[in-house]
Amino acid sequence: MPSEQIENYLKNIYKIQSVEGKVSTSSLSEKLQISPASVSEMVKKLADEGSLTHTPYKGVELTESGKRAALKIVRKHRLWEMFLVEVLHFGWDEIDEEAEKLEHIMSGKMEDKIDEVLGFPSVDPHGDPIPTKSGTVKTIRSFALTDVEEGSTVRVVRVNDANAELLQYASSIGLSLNKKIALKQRMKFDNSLIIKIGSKEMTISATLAENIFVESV
Amino acid sequence: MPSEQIENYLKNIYKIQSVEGKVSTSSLSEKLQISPASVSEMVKKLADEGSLTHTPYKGVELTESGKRAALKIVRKHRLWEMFLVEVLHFGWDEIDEEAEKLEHIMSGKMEDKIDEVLGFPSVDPHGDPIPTKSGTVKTIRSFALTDVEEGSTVRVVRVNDANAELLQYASSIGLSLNKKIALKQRMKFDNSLIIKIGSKEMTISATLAENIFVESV
DNA sequence: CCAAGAATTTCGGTGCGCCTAAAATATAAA
DNA sequence: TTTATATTTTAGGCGCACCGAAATTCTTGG
Ligand SMILES: [Mn+2]
Ligand SMILES: [Mn+2]
Ligand SMILES: [Mn+2]
Ligand SMILES: [Mn+2]
Repeated sequence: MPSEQIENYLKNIYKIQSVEGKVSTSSLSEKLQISPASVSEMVKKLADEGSLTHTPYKGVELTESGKRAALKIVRKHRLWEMFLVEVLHFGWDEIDEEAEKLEHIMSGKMEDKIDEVLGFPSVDPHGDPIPTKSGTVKTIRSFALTDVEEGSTVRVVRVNDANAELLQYASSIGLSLNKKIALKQRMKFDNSLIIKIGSKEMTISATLAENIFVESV
Repeated sequence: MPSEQIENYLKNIYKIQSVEGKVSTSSLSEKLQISPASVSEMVKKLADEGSLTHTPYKGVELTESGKRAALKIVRKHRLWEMFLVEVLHFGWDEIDEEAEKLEHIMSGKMEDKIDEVLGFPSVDPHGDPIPTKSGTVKTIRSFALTDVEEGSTVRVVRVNDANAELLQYASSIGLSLNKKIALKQRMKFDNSLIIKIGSKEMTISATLAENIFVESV
């Protein structure tokens, strides 16, 4: 059984790998808030244990077994997030820190029970896919709200969960998962967007829109 | 914020104190499955930090602040146990290990949410009282099933949760919290009891009966 | 009362994961 | 191509909580 910290390393390597392709010591250090020196040490250890391959001074890549381990944690994290929202009625902006701890405490039995109580969900409260028990992840096809054409209507399928304040603000203006958004106008000078959710019209910044992912409808 | 291990020490000191009065290094060592040498070290540290008083070679006693900290963990443990049974449908014999981990991961907000979802329970699945947030514990008046008089009927209010196999067996014979038990006969030669639960009559050993606590009805 | 024997504490040492400072390597500007 | 700067690794060390072995202190039967 990997230690809590090793699980955090693997999960975050996986996440960086997914979005940036290459995983450097500094990017991991940044994400984990741990000094580059310590990360470098841990990376060597994980390479010895066979969870990843490390090309010194170059970067890191998960092995199959490392990836499996990472996906287990991602699954647990997202199941817990779902649980916190659905069963304990937390807001989607309040759950990350709690799930960050809980993900390391989940026996197989617990995982199954929670999965069942939730009705075997396929995405977490932010729209991120929950890997299956066997370790497959559905990729959700979507594009950023910034790329939507004027006049079209879309549905929110995912919101970047990296920033709690953003999430909090988004829900405060009625912007949540599965909501329909009509794009009225894009302002040329700052790329802000005038949108309509339900009957309410509002303006949102380009930065916010970059973090909202939608599908056509 | 005390470390996970410190929380375990404080909780177990509290529990030993409750049942045996005096808390020795060896009793703690036994309960925590940690060598006497290590326990002795930790005890010194806890004394320095003001959570307990330590008379070397004699024993240990929680200070007010230590007791408060201990009760917080007891509360969390029992709330989690309740939660595992009521919401996730675990059996009362499967929850201790999970709760042992979860008790250390519970923000104030989480504690409140769970308490609320459960309807502010006053006892855990084994009938042990859940300390209030302010740190008071209701003592439940009860006596062991071994002390019941022949012919009388009693209600189960608590079962010793120290042994999972006992709990598993108890529920397998229909013996659970709040069940009514009629004591038919006590066998002189081994103190075993012939009891009736609902319409089913059965014999239980004195050892089992010692772990079942009841009130008159 | 005293000497085993039992319980407890002290001592020296370990593994884990962290850190800062220094050394090594890579990269990019001149 | 060189050299300066940025990135990464190595070296040396720390705190926490653990251990076994040795030393200390308590207890108790003779
Ligand atoms: Mn985590
Ligand atoms: Mn999420
Ligand atoms: Mn615990
Ligand atoms: Mn219990």
